[in-house]
Amino acid sequence: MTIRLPASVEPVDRRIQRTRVALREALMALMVERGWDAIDVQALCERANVGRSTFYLHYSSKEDLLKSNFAGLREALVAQVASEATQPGQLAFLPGLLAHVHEASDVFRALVGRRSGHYVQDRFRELLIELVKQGSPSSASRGWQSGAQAHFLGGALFEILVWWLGSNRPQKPKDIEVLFNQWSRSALGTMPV
Amino acid sequence: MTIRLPASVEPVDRRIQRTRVALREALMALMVERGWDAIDVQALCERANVGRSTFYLHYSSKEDLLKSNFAGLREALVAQVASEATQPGQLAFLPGLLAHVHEASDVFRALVGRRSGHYVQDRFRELLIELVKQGSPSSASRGWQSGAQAHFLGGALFEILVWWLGSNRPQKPKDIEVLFNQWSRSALGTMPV
DNA sequence: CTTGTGTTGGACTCGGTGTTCAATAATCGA
DNA sequence: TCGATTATTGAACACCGAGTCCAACACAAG
Repeated sequence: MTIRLPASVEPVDRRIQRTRVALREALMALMVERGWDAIDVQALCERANVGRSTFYLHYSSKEDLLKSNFAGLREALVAQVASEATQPGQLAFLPGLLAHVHEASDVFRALVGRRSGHYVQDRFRELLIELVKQGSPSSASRGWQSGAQAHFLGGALFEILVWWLGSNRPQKPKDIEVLFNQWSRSALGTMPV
Repeated sequence: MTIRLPASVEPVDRRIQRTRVALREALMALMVERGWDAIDVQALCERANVGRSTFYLHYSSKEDLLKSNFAGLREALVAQVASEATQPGQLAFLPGLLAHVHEASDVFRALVGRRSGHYVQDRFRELLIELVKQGSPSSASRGWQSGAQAHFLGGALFEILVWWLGSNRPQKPKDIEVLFNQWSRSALGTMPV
């Protein structure tokens, strides 16, 4: 269940490593500063101090760069979530997720914040919906309603997170958790069929 | 209840009118066919049979074209919503909104569907959150929680709508309405302070 | 050191943007 | 109907960023 890294064949040329790390860090920095949309390959390379042709030797686009660097994160989140003990009336992964987001709020603000691009946002929203779908207790039985339910809760959760990250008010993760659990009670509880 | 057009100062050159409707219709058609992102000014003009220089005489970008054409729609929706009688435990504008979306599902699919661009989606999501904020009965009193509440419900509603539009299953507006009202009960009801 | 491989910058094509302008065509008002 | 006004047009242009290519170079590893 450990994360699949590019297999054990790890001995990569140090220059490659340096280039990739530099590009990843440049990406993070620029996302925080400008937001996803305003980043172009030019700026990425300047910031990373890497030749533009070098960039294209490693990635085919900035989307590719992002995907490569966060493919692992997704699986890590899913795994962490799957390992949580499932509670009756609430989403089990919520505390872990909120803590994670809270710790790395800079990163998440850059990833899914208001100024971020739809590409990243969509992937994150899909992730949340997927998590809800497999984390929700009552999702197994009913038909199309379970899909709608996952979207309802996933959409609500996503929007709450974005709002939280965008708000400068210092709500604690626990505040958000309590609120979300309250509000999602009727969407999670046993439903009148 | 009629839509507010640019006031009584209407005497516009017919050529202008023809150009603008041609561009609007081209925009709609292309959004349905390709989705927002894949549209460029070139294609817009070809489809509308309008010179490219003419386009820039009217709009500064495709975003501008969209904004101009849907500024009215927004206000129409808000007005329609405001006029609805406010019910106790549910969002008053929901039936009207759902009916509207259902009728013009082609348009809405193009506007906010999965293949649409974040620019359009964001504006629509903002609109929903705004509607919830001013349509929610219990939003006046509490502090930051009312903001969070609007985002919770707006996000949920947006995601449900997108899911609905993307699903080929023929749920009736009433189905969605019932479901949403059920699920949003605990987020709308009087809250334990 | 020598060899292999990664990096570099510059030049290049391609495509889309937004502007300008003079010629042309349509509209409006009388 | 006719003349003045105003919109449209297409071509030409500069600009910018994407993505490719290549020969010179630099560095890592054995």
